[in-house]
Amino acid sequence: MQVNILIYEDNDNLRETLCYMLTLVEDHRVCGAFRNCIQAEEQVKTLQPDVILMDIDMPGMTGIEAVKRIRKFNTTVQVLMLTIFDDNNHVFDAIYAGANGYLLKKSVSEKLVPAIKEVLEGGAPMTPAIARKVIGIMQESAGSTPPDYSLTARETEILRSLSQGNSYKMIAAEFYISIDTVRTHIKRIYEKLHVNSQIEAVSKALNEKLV
Amino acid sequence: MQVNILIYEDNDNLRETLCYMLTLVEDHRVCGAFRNCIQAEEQVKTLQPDVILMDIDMPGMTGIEAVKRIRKFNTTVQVLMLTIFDDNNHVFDAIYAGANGYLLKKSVSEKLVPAIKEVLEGGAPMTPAIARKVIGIMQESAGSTPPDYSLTARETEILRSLSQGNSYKMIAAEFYISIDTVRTHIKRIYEKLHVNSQIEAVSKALNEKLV
DNA sequence: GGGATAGTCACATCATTACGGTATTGCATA
DNA sequence: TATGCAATACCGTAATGATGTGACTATCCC
Repeated sequence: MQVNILIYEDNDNLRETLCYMLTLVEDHRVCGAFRNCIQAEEQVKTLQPDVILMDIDMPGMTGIEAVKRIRKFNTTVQVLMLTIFDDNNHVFDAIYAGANGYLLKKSVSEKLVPAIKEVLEGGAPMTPAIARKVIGIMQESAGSTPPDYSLTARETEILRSLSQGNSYKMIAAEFYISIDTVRTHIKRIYEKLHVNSQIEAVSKALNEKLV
Repeated sequence: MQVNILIYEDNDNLRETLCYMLTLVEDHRVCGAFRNCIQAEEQVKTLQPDVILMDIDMPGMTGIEAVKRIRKFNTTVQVLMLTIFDDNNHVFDAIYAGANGYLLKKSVSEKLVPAIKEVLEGGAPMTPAIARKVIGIMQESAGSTPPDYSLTARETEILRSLSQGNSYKMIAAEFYISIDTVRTHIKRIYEKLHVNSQIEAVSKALNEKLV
């Protein structure tokens, strides 16, 4: 089984080195190598690669933008970002764009071939430092523990239903209780959350992950 | 430099195997090994480990709950989750709880010692499949480009203000327009978003990152 | 000039929500 | 057993929101 690899890298030396390295590997074939990704969409459609090596910083269009566009019509090709940057924003953006792995150029020589293997086997090759960043980003976005407003179980359920856009009437139907009971619960929720309208309660609930 | 390791694992065989494996490694020392994590908080404070190996599924308290509690007072100890589960929820919960790495029990024998090294060097050891899951979870939560409802600039401002919990009256005051104008804008927003209440509009706006 | 679009304001009506008070039931537990 | 709390339910009033209709102004572009 032949692995078709498509390369985007504006540095001529590095691009040729990558091509050369991959010709030495059995069952690997470079089906294209370009110095920018402006025509990436057509090229991917035509060349049908299994793996794309994508530099981030290229003239004309960044690799991240290219990945976004490719992902609109192809969700199966494996994309390995190849870059000198390892700051949070680049890692974050690349993953959100749809990359499957993230290699630093300085470790390309020893990591490239195993990374291609790993990404084809359903892994997500990253350097340890990047893996830690990814986890760090997730932990940040999780937000710490939500503040405790001492809502009861019932109140929490009702707040959740309210947050999903349900009216008092719909909530009453959902929980098989009277609309007056819904009123009472919501009154207490407002007291506990120190708000006095649905919107405030819902925006507080959504922002502080209470539901 | 000695590495102090604390182990939580309810399976007696595995726990003892882990201890034995680690005694064979130079500069590694098991400073404690317990069959549940009910007293984990005190034990961590007393034993001052550098690395914790934490099983997820234990009687009394799950490893995930234990990590949450430990993280409340110690953010520097490195926690490696050790589990037979690799479904999304467990991975997700463990990371959110504050774990630094995630190993499957079936690969413990060959991966444990390198993983301890990696986590101490600031990495985040994971099996390839778990790395891919982590990235998949992030990509899901990114939710690509927000859908285009063709809101005008003014409508977007007003939707944002609404999402922050402001009433019609407050919005009118904020933008120096009459309350009837606010009504008109909100009417149009509802039409464009295909909703018919504040809550639906706000929850749609927040969920789809329109504001 | 004419048309499209965005933004503004007004009036009317009905529905829904906010908030005050009051009360009953069941459960846990001190 | 007495107390407290959660959950349930009802009433009434005032405020706010939802929706339809109509209209005026400014700007941009053909």
